[in-house]
Amino acid sequence: MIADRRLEILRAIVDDYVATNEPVGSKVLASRHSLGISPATIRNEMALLEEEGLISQPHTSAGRIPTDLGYRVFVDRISTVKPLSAPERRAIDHFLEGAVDLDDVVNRTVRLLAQVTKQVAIVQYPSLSKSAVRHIEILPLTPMRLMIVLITDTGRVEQRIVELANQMNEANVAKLRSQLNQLCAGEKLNLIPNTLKSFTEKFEPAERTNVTSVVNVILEMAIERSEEKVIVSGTANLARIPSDFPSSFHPILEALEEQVVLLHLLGETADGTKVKIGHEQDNANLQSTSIVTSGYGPEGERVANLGIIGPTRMDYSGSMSAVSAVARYVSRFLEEGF
Amino acid sequence: MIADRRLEILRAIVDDYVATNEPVGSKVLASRHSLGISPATIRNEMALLEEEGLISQPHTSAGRIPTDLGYRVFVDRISTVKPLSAPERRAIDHFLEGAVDLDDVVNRTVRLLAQVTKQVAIVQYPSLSKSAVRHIEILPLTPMRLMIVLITDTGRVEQRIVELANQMNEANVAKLRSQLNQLCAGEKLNLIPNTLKSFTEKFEPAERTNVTSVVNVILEMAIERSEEKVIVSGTANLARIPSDFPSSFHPILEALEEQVVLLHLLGETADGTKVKIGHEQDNANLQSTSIVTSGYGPEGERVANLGIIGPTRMDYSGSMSAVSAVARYVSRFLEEGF
DNA sequence: ATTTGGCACTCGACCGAGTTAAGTGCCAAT
DNA sequence: ATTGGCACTTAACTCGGTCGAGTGCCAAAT
Repeated sequence: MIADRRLEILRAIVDDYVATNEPVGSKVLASRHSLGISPATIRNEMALLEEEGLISQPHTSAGRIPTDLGYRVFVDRISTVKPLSAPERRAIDHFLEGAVDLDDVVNRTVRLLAQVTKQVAIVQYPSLSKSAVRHIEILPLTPMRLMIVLITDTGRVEQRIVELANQMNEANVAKLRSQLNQLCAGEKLNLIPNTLKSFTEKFEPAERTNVTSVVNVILEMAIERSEEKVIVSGTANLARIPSDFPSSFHPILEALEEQVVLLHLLGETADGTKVKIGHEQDNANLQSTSIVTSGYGPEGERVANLGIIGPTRMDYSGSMSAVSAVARYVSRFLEEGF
Repeated sequence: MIADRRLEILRAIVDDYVATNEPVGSKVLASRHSLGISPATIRNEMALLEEEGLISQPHTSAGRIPTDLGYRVFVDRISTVKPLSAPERRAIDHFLEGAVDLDDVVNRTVRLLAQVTKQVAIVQYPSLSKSAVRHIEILPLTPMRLMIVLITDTGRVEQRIVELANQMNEANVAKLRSQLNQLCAGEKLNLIPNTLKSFTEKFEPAERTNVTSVVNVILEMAIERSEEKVIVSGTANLARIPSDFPSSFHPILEALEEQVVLLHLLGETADGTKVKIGHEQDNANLQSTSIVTSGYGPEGERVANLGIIGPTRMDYSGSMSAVSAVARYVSRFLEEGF
């Protein structure tokens, strides 16, 4: 079928361009890849591919490069899962051995991902709102000041300090702690507001002010801070090949420093590996980049995303394999608990 | 005195070069700064400055630029404390209002510093080893698994999970918790190993295995993890003026991703504001950069460092003022406790 | 004894013309 | 439908020449 041959040529163009970073012409295409076809024929097909908007010429006398749309077709219809190399696999299979806490897991993950893909890696902390309370701890620091620690079943720990209006003795603190834990333990974070709605009402007016302060802080931790946190590694990879981003990467670095942008970039949490190419993505600073993301987390409930960001001219097959392999591995690790 | 005039010329060269990023010649120097002196005289003086190694010419027919040594002399003998602009001052005076925890303080600080100086900012977390234990919390997660939380008086919280060899009931956990707190509360972290040296001996063999695991984890948190943590912001500023780093900043970005490098960069904690210029500093990747650092922390005991890193061609007066102002402000904030 | 104006000299930056090489599109032949 | 051939386009490279900023040095002026 003819369309097949055209796609085959597109694949060859993408492969070559990714490898060399130079517009690829009909001649070298015919010689490097052994499609049983002459340069002239390739030229005809290329004219058609260009009409379809899948490739373009930087200038008349140059070869062709894939457009964003071309990469899209490549990703959707052509690219195959590239098996990881042995050392990559080995690295992925061991990088979490001996991780001590959630921070450690996330940090190791982001570094591994950056190292394996040679791109900028982004990992979102397992979102608070989809996880459940494991324990609430209340520590009196001074008679007028408590520290509240919230521990979730994803291993995340948040602490906050609360100033009290009135003194509160050890016994009352202990009582409050056990009551709160009885109510909240095992509860999903996003249900906490509901759970605690009428909690303060049980207290005598004298105590109520303090209890209200404490409950408010807990609600704050459960809700407001559920805006998730993101960490980035491997920014140096952006500058590895300067020609990847001809027009300075100042804007890209800027975008990478904005939590909000990154969260938006990672997008909705979902199963499977997704790719956003160049202009498909609406942040103006990042239209020369592509993003490969994948959800991760315990089976069935993906609690967060991770991914990489690199030039549109990237090795999509390899990146996708790496991203999804890492996501799978981290998920398994989180499932087993640690 | 003649030396004075020569220094005045050096200052003019530095000022001009920092402002324009172009080698400065005798003519424009004479016209822009109104030193009552002719270009020819300036040329003579410049020849001497060059002999002393304070300035150099990129090529014969170009103007002069300061050498690292030139900047050093500028910083040590010429530069004056540049008062901060009104908006800068205002920003610094308010950026910590409403900070909720230590993470928040450090994050706000690093971002502010990057924004005010327009450089890459680096802030070290208040070092664990110089702070003291405020509370140790032990939470049973399952009968065979405990979570240990260490809270320090600098507001830092570390948690770790420990697997037990044998089951341990609530009562024993509570006993252990109170004993540990009695011993450790208020103790400096670096003294903890000493404090707990013979702690396990008091326990019967049956319990000792578990207690030993717990103590080991606490020691780990107190000692091994006292390698400090550092955060960075404003890397985008590196790429703001591409010509600042002609030979790609890949190596610089790489260096900035290494915790070890950053810690070494910040150097020994100490009072006062310090400057390291270009080659004065031994990391090969960073010899085109200068670093301005300052210690911070409660009065008398500086517990950590913060600073900025930028091209050797930077506004030293401004950067130094900003760094020390921020350090002062954070110190005051930490002193008051939160 | 400095300072200064003058002057010859150096050397990168810029400009324009010419050349090269890669690549294309089209057409006639297979 | 495919292919070889050919005329055409254009960025990249090379070159010689000019320009201008800047220098060093020297002799005159203060």
